[in-house]
Amino acid sequence: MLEQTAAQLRAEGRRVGAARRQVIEALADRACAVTVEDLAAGLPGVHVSSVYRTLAVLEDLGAVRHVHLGHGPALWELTHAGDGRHLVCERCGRHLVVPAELFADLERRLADEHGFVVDRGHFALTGRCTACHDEP
Amino acid sequence: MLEQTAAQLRAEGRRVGAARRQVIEALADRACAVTVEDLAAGLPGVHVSSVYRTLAVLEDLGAVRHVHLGHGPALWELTHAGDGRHLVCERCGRHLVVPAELFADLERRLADEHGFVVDRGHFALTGRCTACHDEP
DNA sequence: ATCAGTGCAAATGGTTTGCAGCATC
DNA sequence: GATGCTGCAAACCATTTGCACTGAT
Repeated sequence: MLEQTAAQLRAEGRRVGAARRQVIEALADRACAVTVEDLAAGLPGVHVSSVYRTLAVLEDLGAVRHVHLGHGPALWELTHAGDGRHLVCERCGRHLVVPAELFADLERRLADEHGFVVDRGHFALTGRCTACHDEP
Repeated sequence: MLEQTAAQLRAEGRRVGAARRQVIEALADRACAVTVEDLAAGLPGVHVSSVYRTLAVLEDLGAVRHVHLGHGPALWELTHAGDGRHLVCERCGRHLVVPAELFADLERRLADEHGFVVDRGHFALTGRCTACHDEP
């Protein structure tokens, strides 16, 4: 994963320094989507701004994508980490991922009837999870 | 609209000052969703922070809701302004509203299969509009 | 030896908050 | 006249940027 991504970067004339390498490795380790803060916290010596810059480059490459939750920081994940869509509980903050297949009909209709092509997964739905459903 | 909302506020023991009144009137005027900045710009003498505070109160009341676009400021609208869902073009920023009916199946399945109740309209889908579909 | 990548500090943009005075109830 | 609303300034959080320096190519 590191080598593959690093090769891709070099092929574009980019270089792979210490921070960049560590960010890529850390992302590959984490199974689920993470915030920049989480990522940086696990990488002492790597500055937050380097994390942001690395993620931007990787996103350009298509290796990574980010998801906006309603409030708070964005979540980042490897694109090949699956194609799930994100749900966030607005009460407890719990974050769950559901199969993209659920969205297929909607996306088809938006394209057919409104000419709008959804950017896959670049958003999260907010709402209430099972546990918080009846809470105030 | 003003009177009705003002009455609701007073019934809760709240008061209706100059800023609050103007924000309510301005919202009723604007047909579509607006940013706080837009709202405040149309109300000289009303401070942005008062706009935020008023919107928070009105949202509590259920009179108003806000939508997060991926990047940039949130959009605010009257809840009875319709029940459309928001789409934003990530290239040109165009903002369109489509019938909530399109989302009905998805929302039912999320509830049935995942116990997740979507907060109606509290998010926007990002993607490409017709005009920007083939642009870089 | 070049020039992209990095850390740091400072700027940014959207939103929130503490406080003192004003005005609604 | 009590207390909730308001304007202002300052704080805040996530993110971006300018710059000098370091290190990968």
